[in-house]
Amino acid sequence: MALLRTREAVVQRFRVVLSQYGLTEQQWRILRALEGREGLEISLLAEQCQIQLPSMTGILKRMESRGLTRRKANHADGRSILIALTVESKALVERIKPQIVEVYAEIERILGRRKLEQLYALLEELENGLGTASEPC
Amino acid sequence: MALLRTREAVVQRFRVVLSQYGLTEQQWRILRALEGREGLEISLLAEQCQIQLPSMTGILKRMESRGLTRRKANHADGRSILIALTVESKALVERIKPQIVEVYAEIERILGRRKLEQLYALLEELENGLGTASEPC
DNA sequence: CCGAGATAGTTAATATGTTAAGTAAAACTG
DNA sequence: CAGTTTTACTTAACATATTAACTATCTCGG
Repeated sequence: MALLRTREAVVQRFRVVLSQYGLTEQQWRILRALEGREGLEISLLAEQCQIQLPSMTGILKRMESRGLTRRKANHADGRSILIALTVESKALVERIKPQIVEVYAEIERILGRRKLEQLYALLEELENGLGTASEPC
Repeated sequence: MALLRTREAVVQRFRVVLSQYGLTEQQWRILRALEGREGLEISLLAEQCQIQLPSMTGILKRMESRGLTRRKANHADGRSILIALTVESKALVERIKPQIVEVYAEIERILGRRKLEQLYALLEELENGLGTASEPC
């Protein structure tokens, strides 16, 4: 519950920025993950953005219809598809990024750098502990 | 993202238990919040469970149809409705609780009590900082 | 080269999340 | 006390999450 509440509070800050551009947090995560790359497979994109594959299908469909992403064939593997930014979405990312950076800065102001790093470390430790333990199947 | 990933890892542990009983995490949060009380208003329930009111409508509808919760009129205020457990759901909570307690114990084993308390403190500090700051409307 | 099994994505069905708008009962105000 | 505002919920519309099943490729051992 503590994780849930805190994450909600954090995400809310991002949402007030992103909703001005009609973007959801998930869509923003995808844009950021694609930034600076020429094309990323959907499964890798999903993994980096912590979005499940079935959700990706719908999200990408909406993003493509808005011209935020485009598909490129992956000649090396006919199963997978490469997703990339468009000219417009590259510009959009550049426009939004400063405001997002400001939100991160606000978070760092609230906790201070040391506590923030401490928090990251604790979260990672817990995640790793849960990820490995008691799944010996 | 760190918050998201860690929360996902934690929730996953609860889900493997709850799904055996056909419960979602949200439904479990509601059951726990109602435990030991004679009736709670939907808005208070929503607040305690970190679930928005529109979601509550649907969740409660499903839970009621399964006999997990029941509605009682609030004679003090005709607008609100009191939600309470049923005989069956009280028994269900008792049956599930031990397994959930075990998950919490696992989390504490992973981090240790001190780090866990540290984590709680950091999360709360961040949440409070975000909750108050820069909303001077 | 072939067929079993592994991969990458999509589809489907159900449950929530998120915002905005609508409804009915209270509380407030002039 | 009528009119306005607030409060507690519900409805509606759209976006995701979750799990399982399905399709098209790929990989590999034989």
